[in-house]
Amino acid sequence: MKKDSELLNDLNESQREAVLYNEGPSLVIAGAGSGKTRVLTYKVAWLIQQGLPPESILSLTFTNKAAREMRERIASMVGWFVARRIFMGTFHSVFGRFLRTHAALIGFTPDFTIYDTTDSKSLMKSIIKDAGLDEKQYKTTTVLNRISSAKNHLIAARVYVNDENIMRADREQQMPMLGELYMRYADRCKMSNAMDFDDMLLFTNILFRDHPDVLQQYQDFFQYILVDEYQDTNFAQYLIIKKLAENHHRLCVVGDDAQSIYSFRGANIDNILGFQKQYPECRLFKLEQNYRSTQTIVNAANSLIGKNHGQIRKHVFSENEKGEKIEVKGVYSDMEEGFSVANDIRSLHRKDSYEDIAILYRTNAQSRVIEDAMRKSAIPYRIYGGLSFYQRREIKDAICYLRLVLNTNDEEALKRVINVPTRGIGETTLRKLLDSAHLHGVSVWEVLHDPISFNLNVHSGTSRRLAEFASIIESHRQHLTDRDAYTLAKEIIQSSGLLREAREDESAEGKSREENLEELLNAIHDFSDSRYEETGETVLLKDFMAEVSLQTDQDQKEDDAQTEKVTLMTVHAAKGLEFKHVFIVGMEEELFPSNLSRTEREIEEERRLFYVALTRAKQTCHISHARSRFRNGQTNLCTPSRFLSDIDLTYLDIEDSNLFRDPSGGAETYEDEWLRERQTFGGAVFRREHPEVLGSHISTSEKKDLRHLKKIPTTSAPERRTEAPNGMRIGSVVEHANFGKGIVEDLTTLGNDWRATVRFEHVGVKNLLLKFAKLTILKP
DNA sequence: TCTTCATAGTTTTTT
DNA sequence: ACTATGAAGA
Repeated sequence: MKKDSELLNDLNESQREAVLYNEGPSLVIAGAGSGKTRVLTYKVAWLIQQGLPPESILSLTFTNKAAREMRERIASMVGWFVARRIFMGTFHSVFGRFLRTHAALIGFTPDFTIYDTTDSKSLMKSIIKDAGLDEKQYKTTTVLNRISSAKNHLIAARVYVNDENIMRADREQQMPMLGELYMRYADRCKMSNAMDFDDMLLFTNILFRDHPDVLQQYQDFFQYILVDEYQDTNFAQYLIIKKLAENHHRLCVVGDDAQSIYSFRGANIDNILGFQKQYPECRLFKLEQNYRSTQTIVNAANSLIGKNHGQIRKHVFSENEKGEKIEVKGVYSDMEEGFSVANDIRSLHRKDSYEDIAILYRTNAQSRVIEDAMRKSAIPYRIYGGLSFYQRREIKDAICYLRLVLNTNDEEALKRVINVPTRGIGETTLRKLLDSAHLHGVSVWEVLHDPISFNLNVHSGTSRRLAEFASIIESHRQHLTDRDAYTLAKEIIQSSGLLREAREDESAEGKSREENLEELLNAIHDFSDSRYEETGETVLLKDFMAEVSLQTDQDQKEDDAQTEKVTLMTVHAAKGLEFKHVFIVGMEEELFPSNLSRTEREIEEERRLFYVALTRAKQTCHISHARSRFRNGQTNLCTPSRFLSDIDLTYLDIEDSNLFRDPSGGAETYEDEWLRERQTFGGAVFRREHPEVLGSHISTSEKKDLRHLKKIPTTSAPERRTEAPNGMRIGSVVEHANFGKGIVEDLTTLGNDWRATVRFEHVGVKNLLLKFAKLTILKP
């Protein structure tokens, strides 16, 4: 264990002050890259050194990953044995544990299911249908968002329908039935012994409100509370913290109002802005020195965020080297953007590892083009977000089997797997089951389990199949406590027929499904192993299931770490991370800021999001925007993002679009890419309809050099030639640095550019632009 | 009554 | 590209 003095020597003045003040509430405003995690970890280590028992420290983070990393860092200071005891995790994982402990007090059993967004959607959809409402008028996502927002404000269903103002507002929104839907949703969740993410926070509050003894138990237990990313907390979370810290006020919240990017999820920036009012005796610490990025990046980010209003005043600065300007590049299309990034990554890779590089985008949908370019350029990458492992169909199916065995009332799980793999229980039968259950006010399982009592009207064959299904599930239930998680899960998945079905499917897809199922079992095995080491007790299925629903893609274990990879993720997912080199792609209006963000408040949040993106970069930052982008099934014209003009021009290096640059020194299908772009973008029909495509309306903007894009070159057909200016002819033998030797099969010109088609000995035919490809003529 | 095949409509960000 | 519905076959 480090000595006190050593511990403090690693900190700068303001960091040290923040670490040392623990007598009352404190607010630490931590600019990007200012060593926020350092303060948090040192503070915890310090508290422990001062004699506070580790388990009396509650440390709340935003992601599981953040919690894990923090625990590791603390462990390196105070040792694993001690670090393990700290209460550290996300709101959902920590309070999920409490909720299971006290489940009976709030009308659940300890094995309640956590519904993910897919489950919630599916449930709400069926509720809307059952209610006979128009699905156009009541869109599931809209309804769920509204309910989510209510829950975040601790408005339970019964309160909701009794609130005159809310009901009037709903009527004005043409959705008078919202309250009714909320009621039904809550009832169905309860009947299923299930909660969604928002419920977990809501019920924690209900638990604390209705059971002061329980609250007091935790108030006494936790002597110090730390909250990371405080700017992203919502009202429900705010209140939980407030209650827990009520008696002693030993509370430290850390955050950066400039990085508040989750208001769509109910995060309320006022929590952090109002903290000082809430605790007048609070001490404020500002961490303003950025240790992460170059001066250029910090200053550029400052100039950007300065365009927002209502922030806590602070001056983030860097004493690192000045660094390179931020490169802003306009490219022709989303595809070219991918190749342009790939190209730049190649040159960075001469010096730096792929691990030092990240590509950030606003929406997950943008990843595909980028992935494409990476694959074609043979750049290894790792992608976060999008479909996570646990969202894949076969995995979700398998998990639902496990869920059902653990909690037979789980209606969504039952609906999902009752006919997967197909066992002759179709829609009609399911309909009858559901109707009967809802009519009698019982769970679907009860009807399924005892169809005769509920007069379920099905054929004898169907009846037999239902009984068969029920008995499969039932047979595993007796082993919930006497088999370990892995063994039981394996048995369940085997008996489900999912594995058999995947094996019988000879296609590549079937193969991968089989592998994924194996992978799931491996994950359960790994989990059991490490959990067993910690506790020394048999790890049960419920232990695994309690964690798995709170696992997100961010938390996935590092894959084969031996190959270095470029990281691809959304800006949201990148929060808290840093990379030597950052590429921000798709910096266009309608995309970043999103077309869905219209109000000033929303735009400011998008601006903060861009701020987060910029400040991920340690050394260099590369921004690109495309002229045309394929989105929602069509090609759109795009203009550069307004945020680009928010950055002080002195920090930017604006490059013109460099069309038709050979993207990778000869990517395999460059010709195809090129041709496709011609068709969708440069085609005559398109140009006739949109003469302004050539850029006239764009160049009128104030920042000409920023907004101006190179004219789209003429689309004259390639002309065939026999000899290039450098002496290359058809039939010449050439050599390429990457592809080796080859024979020139064709030579063409395109405007001023020369292009050669070369058949290489080993890698086949490539189309190369002579301007860029490094070809040596071996034999003319 | 169930399954399979074809066609149409979709996409912000996430614990 | 990916799901969600609908129609026809079994």
